[in-house]
Formats: sequence, C-alpha cells, structure tokens
Amino acid sequence: MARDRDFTTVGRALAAPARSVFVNLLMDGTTRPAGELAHAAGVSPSTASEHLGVLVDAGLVRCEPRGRHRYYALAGPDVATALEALGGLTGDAPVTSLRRSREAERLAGARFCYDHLAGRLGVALTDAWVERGWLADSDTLALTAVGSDGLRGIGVDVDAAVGGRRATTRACTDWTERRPHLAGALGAAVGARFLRAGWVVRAPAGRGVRVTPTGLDMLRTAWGIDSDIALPTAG
Amino acid sequence: MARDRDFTTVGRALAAPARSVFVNLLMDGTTRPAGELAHAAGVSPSTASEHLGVLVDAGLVRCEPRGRHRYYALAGPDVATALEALGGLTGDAPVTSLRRSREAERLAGARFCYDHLAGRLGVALTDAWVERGWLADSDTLALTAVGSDGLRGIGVDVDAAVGGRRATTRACTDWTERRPHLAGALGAAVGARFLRAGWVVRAPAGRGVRVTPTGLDMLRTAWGIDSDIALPTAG
DNA sequence: AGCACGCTTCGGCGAGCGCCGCAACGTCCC
DNA sequence: GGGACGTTGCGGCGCTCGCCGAAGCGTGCT
Repeated sequence: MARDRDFTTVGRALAAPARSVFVNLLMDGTTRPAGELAHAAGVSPSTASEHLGVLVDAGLVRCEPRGRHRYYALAGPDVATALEALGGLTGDAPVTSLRRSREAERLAGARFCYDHLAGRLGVALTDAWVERGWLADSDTLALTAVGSDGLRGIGVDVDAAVGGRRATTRACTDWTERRPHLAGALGAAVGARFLRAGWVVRAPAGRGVRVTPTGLDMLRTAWGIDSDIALPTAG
Repeated sequence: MARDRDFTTVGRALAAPARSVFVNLLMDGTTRPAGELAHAAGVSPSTASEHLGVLVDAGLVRCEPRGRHRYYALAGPDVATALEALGGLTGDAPVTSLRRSREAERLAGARFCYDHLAGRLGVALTDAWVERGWLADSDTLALTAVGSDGLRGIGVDVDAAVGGRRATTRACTDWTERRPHLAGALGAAVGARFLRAGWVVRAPAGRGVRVTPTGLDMLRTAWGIDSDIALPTAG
C-alpha cells in the first residue's frame, strides 16, 4: 500500500521547546534519566515526564527503567538519521547563557553524534582516512580493502559493522563544520573503539567528549592530526 | 559554532493534519496552486493560506506567483530528503475514502518521489540497473562507467547530474516496497528523461504517473521489466 | 520497617493554534 | 471598465497543549 505519511505525530512531538532540547541532548547516543533531562530543559519533573511520554508515543525515544531511575534514549539509528536530515533545514537554537556558549565551543571540537564521532575530530578523522584511501571519496565514504585492514589494525571491530541490517558506512553532514564525516555502523564501531581504548572519554555531563593525552598522541603519530583540532579552541 | 538545533519550527509546521496533507501532495515535486491544496486537504481557502504561510516561514515550502494563482512547491531536494527520512519513522496516514484507496493502489505502481521515479516502477528500474552493473550494489547505488554509457544511451543527461552540489546518486527507501530505489541528481535526470521521452506521463491530478504504451514497450524490450510491474494491480 | 528519592499521574490555569466566514486585493477575461 | 475568480488578511470561537503544584507509586538505602 502506498499511503501518505502522517507527519503530525512526529511533528507535534518536536514542536515543543522542551522536547527539542531533550532530543538534542539524546542525539549524542547517551541514555539519560528523566530528572537530568528536566533540569537541562529548565522544566519541572512532572512536565518533563509528560514530554517524554509524548516522545515515546511518537516512537522517537525509548525508555528503559533501571532501579529507581528511568533512562531515556533515542529509539534507534534511523531516528538519529532523520533528525540529522531535519537539523540541516533548521536554524540554530538560541544560546541561552555564557555557560552554554562555552559548552558549544567544546562541542565544536569533539562530540558524539548519536553513536559516531563528530565535530572537528570526526571530520579530521574522516579526511585523514579518505586521504589514505581507507575510505572512498564518495557520498557514502565506502570502506576500502586497505581501510578494512587499517581499521582492524587499530582495534576497530570491522566485521561486526559489515553485513548487518544497518548501512555499513554513511556520510553525516556535520552541523558545525558543514562537512561530511563517517557515520553508519562503521562510524559507531569507530566511536566504540575510541571510547574502549581510552582515546576519548565522555564529558561527565553533556554531549561533548574530551580527547585524552593518550588519544592526542595517537592521533598525531598515526595520522598527523594536530592537537588543536581535537581540542576546544582557546578562549 | 556547534549549537543545538531548534526543531520546534519545523516540528510545528508538520504538526497540523492539513499541513501534513500539503507536504504529502508536494512530495512528488509538483507545484500546485493554493486552491487545489485547500480542496485536497478539505479546508477553506483562507485556512489553507494560513497553513501555507506557516510552511513557507518554516522553510519547507516555497511560493511562486503566476498570474492570479500562487503555486507552492517543496523548498528543495534537501527538504524532500529530510521528509523521506522522517516518513520512515511514521505510520501510514488513514485512508479517508474508497477513492483514496484506489489512488493508493495506483501510486504503489508508479509515482514520483519529489523528482525521481518511485513505486514498483522505480524499484524495478533500480534492480534492473544494479543487475546489469550500471549501478553499484552499494548504499549509494553509485554510477559505474558502464551505467554512465548506458544511461546516456537512453537519453539521460548524465553530465548535468554529475559534479553538481547535489549528491549524484542516493538510495531512497520506498515507502511502498520497503526497498531502495535511485534518487539524487541522477534519479532526477532519469525522471526528467522518462517524462520528456513520453515513457511516462503525470496523472492530471495527484502524484501518480501513468506508463504509456511506448514506455511499456521500452521497459520490456530494454530491461525485461514486465508490464504489470509498472501498472496498477488489477482490482 | 521506615525513610528518602525519582518519577509519574492528576487537576487546573493560561496561552496558542486551527478552524471558519467575511471583507479586501490583485489578476484575468469579456 | 466591469465582472468573475483566486488568494490573502482579519476577527472570533473552541479546543488543545504546555506549564505547574500536590499527591501517589515504586525502588533503594539504612
């Protein structure tokens, strides 16, 4: 059946400012308890609970109870993909405070975009791998044989990323850099490897990541990526 | 600057049922006058005018006055792409009448998805070209050298589709068939060629297309695509 | 067991939105 | 120029939605 699509539920789910903030926070792939989301959006816990219910009903967010907390996360990679595409059409959300401005600066350096690395770090990695012939210079950043070996060499679980239902490689246009970087199943595998190896660590709160000294050294020696690319800009 | 995205305006724009209908109607790439859209959605002209204003303000739709009519269309390919991605998350819109059900049947056969062919016809063409090695069996359906010659041979303006700002090839997951078909700049060029050659004609109203006898013959002899693939199912 | 904590549900308030009819404006046609 | 037509702008009505505070429920800690 080729019916029309009903955009009203998804649209309505995204229409409220608080829910837009929630979705933004969850786009780094993290799972967060309801209270943290409420605090971040500046609404009461009860209001946040209602909003989260709307997002769950719309199929954008899923909920998993853990002890007395209830953790929320995006429902899946397809949701993240759709939101990315939608984000390319929208304007920037207003910066509400100096703290958020600082936070924005840090995010520009390195962050997670659902489950893959983004920001200057994500773009720099992708550029380096394209230059080395690990990824094809195409719309999909297809993985080459050389790249398969190379990524395996740094401990990326390439086999798990290939052949699944999810697209192996996908180019995600960075909101900051307006340039493509590696996403898809392989992007997720790379992100997982960087976390597991301790090359980056997630910021305690927020969606940013910090590149560790080990990670900086690794980036420089392996691909000549300069340190200030992966770090927040000075000031 | 890596700021958060404000999904509220786009979300709100899609939240109203009438606006969802408008967007669905425009997703075939046609430009339609305000009155036709109003009639299709079952709202008064004044209401439709307000809704269209909201869609224009949100950047989803653009308006071009022609005489005493004002024609509306999607703002661009990126909007169509985002809506496709979003459509993959949403459910079907309820079928409101038998006439709409018949219409849905016809759309399943062949239709335009913004500017490229979709439905069983779009999927069959893509399958045939992948099988012949004209398109790579990848996530992007990348154009091969053989395919470039082949498409040029049937009059597709390949050169115009390559090297532009827009992605040359892109896989668009069909809502009907749940299978990928050719989209992007090349998909648009193919669609334009099919129209220009008279292999398909747009239905007088609605988003469907009808395959002409010439087109049927061409599809069968060139790629062995059976006629009932491109036609509405019987009944 | 008792308490503290996180989260959800419920009632109620105010604001915003979708809908229409009517009037006004510009364009096309006779 | 006069009339018909397509479209937009403006009040007004009703409904929904976002927001909160208070109460209820389940979990974890002591």
